[in-house]
Amino acid sequence: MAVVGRPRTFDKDEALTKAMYVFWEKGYEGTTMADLVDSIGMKAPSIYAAFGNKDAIFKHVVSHYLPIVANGQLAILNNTPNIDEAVEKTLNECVRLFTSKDNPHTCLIMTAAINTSPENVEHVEALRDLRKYYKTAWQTRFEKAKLDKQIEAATDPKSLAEFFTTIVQGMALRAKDGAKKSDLATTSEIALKTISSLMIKI
Amino acid sequence: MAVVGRPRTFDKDEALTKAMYVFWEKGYEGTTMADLVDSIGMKAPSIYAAFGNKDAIFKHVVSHYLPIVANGQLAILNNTPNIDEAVEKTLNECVRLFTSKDNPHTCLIMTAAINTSPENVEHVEALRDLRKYYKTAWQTRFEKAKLDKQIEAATDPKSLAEFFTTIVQGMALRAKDGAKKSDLATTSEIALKTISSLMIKI
DNA sequence: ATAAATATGTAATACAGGTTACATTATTAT
DNA sequence: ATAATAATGTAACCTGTATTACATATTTAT
Repeated sequence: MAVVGRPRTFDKDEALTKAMYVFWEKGYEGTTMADLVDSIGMKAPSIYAAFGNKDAIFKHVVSHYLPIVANGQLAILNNTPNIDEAVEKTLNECVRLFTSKDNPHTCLIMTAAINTSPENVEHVEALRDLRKYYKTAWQTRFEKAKLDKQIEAATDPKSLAEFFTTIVQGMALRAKDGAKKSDLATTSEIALKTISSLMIKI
Repeated sequence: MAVVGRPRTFDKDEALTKAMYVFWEKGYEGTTMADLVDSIGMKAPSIYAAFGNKDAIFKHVVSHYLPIVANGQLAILNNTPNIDEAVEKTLNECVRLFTSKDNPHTCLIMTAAINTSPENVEHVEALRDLRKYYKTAWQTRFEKAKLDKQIEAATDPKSLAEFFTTIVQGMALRAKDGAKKSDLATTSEIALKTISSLMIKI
């Protein structure tokens, strides 16, 4: 694109990935520019030139994180025909992600901006909106399952969505506390019994 | 106690309560000394003289918060004979606390120190220890229920404790996001079906 | 070859936030 | 009354952290 001027010596996408892991682990305010400089391996002015200030970097990082959820959990949730299997596999994917050796043990959306000073409330709100969107995705899936007559007519898709997002948010916190994969898996199994009891038996 | 010297013009316990509400709402790092000065109504040197630095104030605040959980949720959990009723009432108490007009809508232990800069990791760890203690309280209660033959012999108290603390942690986050009391109550009800299905029928 | 454009690193700047020094005030003990 | 003790408020200090100024380096266009 930029055909004139000194070329960038780092890959923007790789830099964003590195920044993402830092914010993922430490949260927005827990991450300092010095942390980002260390992880990316470029000095602050270069990072600023490429992405903007810390706020802007975080927004880029969030966009960079979204496909992990969209192509992981939500893809599984939406592409698995049977609702019980869909929920089971989605929760399994959560557990896998939250305990993978390849990334920090939590969910960026759930924990990267819980409390901030007033000037950074913007990010708290942005993540809250994403959590709302995430919940809506679950709700939509349960609405489909109801249309497909896979769950009882009396069940409320919104309530089920809220229940399972509560589980996911709780697991994100527990993973951050160092919970073992097997323990989170057990919690998922117990949560799953709930939906199983609401399933229409074939 | 101090019989000599100029007497304090504010009540330590009241000041701690005011500080508690600030930390409860904004978290450790989201709270500034200026916030505490505003809420307590005393200048920083007086607050320092009474409690120590910000770290020490927070520790006092956490101690001040503990009875809310111990005399609320845990008292209900331990003093209600039937396990299903105990769990139901304990979750109800969580929902009540997390949506009470008299306090911030979340749990201080769950959300006040999720991510911090390295120098404040101490508080993250302290709250993590309290969460562990909280989980153990649930586990102990389920062990008792098992001895009382109120839940099936095959059930694992530790797994049940982890499931319900996941629910509580998830609800603490949702409350902070502004969830309605009725919605949290519905989530509690769904979670409760799980334990009901493990109950020994009389 | 020279100019224009963009990236890079060093070093400075600006500011917010925790903490403390110091003078003053209010109390008790003698 | 005076000294001793402790609390208070003002104002400063200090440090960490985000941001930027500026000189230098590297590329393309003419």
